Amino acid sequence: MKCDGEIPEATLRRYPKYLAFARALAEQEWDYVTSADIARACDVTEMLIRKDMTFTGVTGRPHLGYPILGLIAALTEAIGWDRPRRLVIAGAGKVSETLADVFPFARYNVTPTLVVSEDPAFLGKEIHGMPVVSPEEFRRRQQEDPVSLAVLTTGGSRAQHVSDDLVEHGVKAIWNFTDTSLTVPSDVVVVDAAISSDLAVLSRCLTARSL
Amino acid sequence: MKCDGEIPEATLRRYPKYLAFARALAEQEWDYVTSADIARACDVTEMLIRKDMTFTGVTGRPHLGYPILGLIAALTEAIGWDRPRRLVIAGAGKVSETLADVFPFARYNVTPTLVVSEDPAFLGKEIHGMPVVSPEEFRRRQQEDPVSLAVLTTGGSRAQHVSDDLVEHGVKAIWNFTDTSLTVPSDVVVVDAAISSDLAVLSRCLTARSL
DNA sequence: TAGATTGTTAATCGATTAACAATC
DNA sequence: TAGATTGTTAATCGATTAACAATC
Repeated sequence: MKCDGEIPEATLRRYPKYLAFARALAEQEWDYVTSADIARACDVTEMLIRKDMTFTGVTGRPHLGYPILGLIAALTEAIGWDRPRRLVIAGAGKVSETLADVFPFARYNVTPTLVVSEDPAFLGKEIHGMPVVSPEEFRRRQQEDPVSLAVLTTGGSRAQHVSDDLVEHGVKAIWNFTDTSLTVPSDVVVVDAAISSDLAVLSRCLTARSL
Repeated sequence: MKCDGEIPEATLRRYPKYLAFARALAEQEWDYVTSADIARACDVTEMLIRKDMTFTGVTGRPHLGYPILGLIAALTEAIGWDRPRRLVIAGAGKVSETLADVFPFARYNVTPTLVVSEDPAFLGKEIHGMPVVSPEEFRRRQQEDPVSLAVLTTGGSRAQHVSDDLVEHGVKAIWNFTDTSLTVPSDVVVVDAAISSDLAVLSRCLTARSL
């Protein structure tokens, strides 16, 4: 799915950084922040900050900058983090556990509720307070009260199969931590964590500098 | 550092996907693959495949496509994964451990050799066969035989401090898994894992579709 | 040979930057 | 008021797509 919210994806991807900075300032009880300050903290140009802000509807004041609380509200809403969401974790391995343990889901209004696993060894156990359930149990719960967001953390070989299963049971957005490219219907979004791309950029830079 | 290897970053970030697909075909002992096939598997246009390939120097054959082994070699070299590299992990928490456990570093010719931690509770222990050492011990080792690539997995509050330390001891490329924007000298590259940007894209898409 | 497929050049599109007018 | 800062419009830049020539 090419997900045409009117905000460019490049812009959207920068919002979490702006938001984190604004939140840090709010904690220090600042009232306003200028585009120049945000730019410095987030390592982009100040023109880009102002351009990006136009999509949120927040309006700054000459001389003062952007009102921090207004900024936080506007960014949070633009991203869609104003409404609470539940999340299903598919796969009961280390990645699931670490994600549930260290990723600050609460900060983004996201609540992981369930781990789905095909491995009988995990069934009935808990991961960070979440029950680990079978695909059948997952189907049952989805019929009652569907969750639309899932993280996929299985091994690459089962990724497509598990993804099909999630989609069949009503999941509409998949965060893919596997190294497999998923094929999904056009009304489902997949975002790849793509961490090997990060490593590619680093390796290339080092190589370019003969390191 | 704006790292001007002559390959556009957007292109470079797609290479790992192409490479994974080519490796899968090589295992099935295929000899050639067309741009149309790669495009389908990696979910991009076939024109883009051919454009991207021009930067690797690999040359395809009309009627047949690209020779798979040549493609793998060319992509591997373009990314810089042909030369072996060592990696230091800064931070001894769950993220480090999971990364060391599940990320297929060997596939990219990268060997994690060491965990650096300021937490005395971890010193002298091992994580996945790697010794956990103090910053002082790290400094000593860097003087002898420097490693240029590091992963940063500490908590956000210590991130800048630990990053300064890495840079001071000769690290030239940092893969930043914290949610803090790092400030580094211009000869050091930082790549942010930026997983909250992924979540922003998913949240926005769901919101745009009222889910 | 004809046809499939690559590789290259030009056109389009989108995102960033620059210039400057508006505003408090 | 003057000056700092936003917001908007135009220019630039880079990446993707389209068109088509080259090749086996």
